[in-house]
Amino acid sequence: MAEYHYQRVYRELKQRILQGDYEVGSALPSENELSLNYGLTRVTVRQALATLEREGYIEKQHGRGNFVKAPRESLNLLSVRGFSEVLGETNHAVRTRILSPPAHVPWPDPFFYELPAAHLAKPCLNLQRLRFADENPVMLESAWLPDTGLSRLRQEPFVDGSFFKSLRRWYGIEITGMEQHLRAVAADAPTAKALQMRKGNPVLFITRQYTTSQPGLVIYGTIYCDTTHYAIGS
Amino acid sequence: MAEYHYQRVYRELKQRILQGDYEVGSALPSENELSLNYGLTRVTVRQALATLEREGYIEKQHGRGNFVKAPRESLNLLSVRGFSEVLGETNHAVRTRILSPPAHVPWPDPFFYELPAAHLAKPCLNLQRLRFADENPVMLESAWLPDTGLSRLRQEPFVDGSFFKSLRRWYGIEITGMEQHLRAVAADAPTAKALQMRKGNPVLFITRQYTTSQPGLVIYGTIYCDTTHYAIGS
DNA sequence: TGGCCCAGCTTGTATATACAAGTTGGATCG
DNA sequence: CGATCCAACTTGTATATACAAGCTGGGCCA
Repeated sequence: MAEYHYQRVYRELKQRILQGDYEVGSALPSENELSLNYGLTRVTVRQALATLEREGYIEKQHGRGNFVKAPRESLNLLSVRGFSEVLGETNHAVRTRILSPPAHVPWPDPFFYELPAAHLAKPCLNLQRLRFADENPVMLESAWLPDTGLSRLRQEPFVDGSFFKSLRRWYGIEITGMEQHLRAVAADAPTAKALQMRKGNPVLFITRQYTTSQPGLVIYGTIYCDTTHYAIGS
Repeated sequence: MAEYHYQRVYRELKQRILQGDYEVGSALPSENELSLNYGLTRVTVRQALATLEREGYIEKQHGRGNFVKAPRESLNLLSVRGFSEVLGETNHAVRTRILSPPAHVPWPDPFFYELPAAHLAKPCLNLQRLRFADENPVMLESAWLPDTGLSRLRQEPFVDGSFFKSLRRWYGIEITGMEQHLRAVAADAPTAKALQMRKGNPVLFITRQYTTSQPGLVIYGTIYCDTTHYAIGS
């Protein structure tokens, strides 16, 4: 689990950007300077910078430099990263309430994705959580996954309160990919109640399918999102 | 405007994937084979593959290979790419109706983004289009931009019907970045009418801000999207 | 003054190479 | 037979280097 050079450069630059050591709009040290300072080649430094650009921390400008971008105000949850990771970098106070702790339930039928037969043969692990930003309920999140022997999920609280982090720490399972579909729908009664809104009000409905490093383990998720006060950015 | 090597590899691989020469789920030739075939180094080939991965055409698997992913069914419009580009790769029949051709209007007040004073000094160019998939209206798209001397936009039909392509062809203006915010809202009367739905029904509302290669030119856009029959993927 | 050009900076593309890390299937050994 | 190991493949990280392409500011010239 040793950190690669480019990951270290990425982490340190990102930290300094978030701390404000590099001001918004200003240029980072040039790639040549960075490679000299870190004792790495420019190619390696550029790998770190490419990641920072993908994640929206900097903007690369050919012939000019790499510039620090303004931080996002909205909740960026369209990336693969989880809820806690994303909001940890914003100024919003975050809280999670577990509505249904991980437990076995029958596989929902109909399901919003086509289920491989191999999944139906295993018990279905389900959980439901409500996410708050600044004490307002904003996201109602559910997950379903085939229980391939993940008993600790039902027995212990999550590592740092993070579902994905627990999977990684306890079972070495990494998220390798994600697909999602977005819809605007009218809130049904239970959703409206959880999000403290009126039934029928428009909510953003996201269905997701995560692929993992464990063959055969696919995680399905849905999110109902109240976008009245917090838009979703990307 | 010569094509770079990695762009050629990207274009050719993408074409063969879309044509079905490489089947879904199968592995591409290994990076070593590709570099031999193209007479390029592995580093260059990997640049093309990284782009294909970002755009969701392939999935890289360490130690195994690069695998063709299944094409998306939904409309993927969360990327920077324009409407026509995105839907051109799906199986949906696409049509565009221009509701308001490009013309000068007063800057809307209030505007959904904070407007720099420099923009208000220039006339505001506005256009509105309705997008159809399979003959169903699915997106109501508007754009606002400061007219920095872009008179051909008001005088000629777009190149290939594409707004962005016209900007590139006529003025050499490239899109360098995009930020967007998503909300679920209730359709107001004109929106509902255009999308042939009932007023108050939930629609996906996207606000966008494009940055361009021309300093001072920022393009603002909104999209109302009926997700009843076509989800938005990413 | 005003316009042009160019040196010197920046990032972008590309080569050639080496080794690390993950996967797989077959050979080997108990 | 079954488990283990390993060679040969895959992709990932990293070095060192070169030149192309884009940008900027200062100096030169008309």
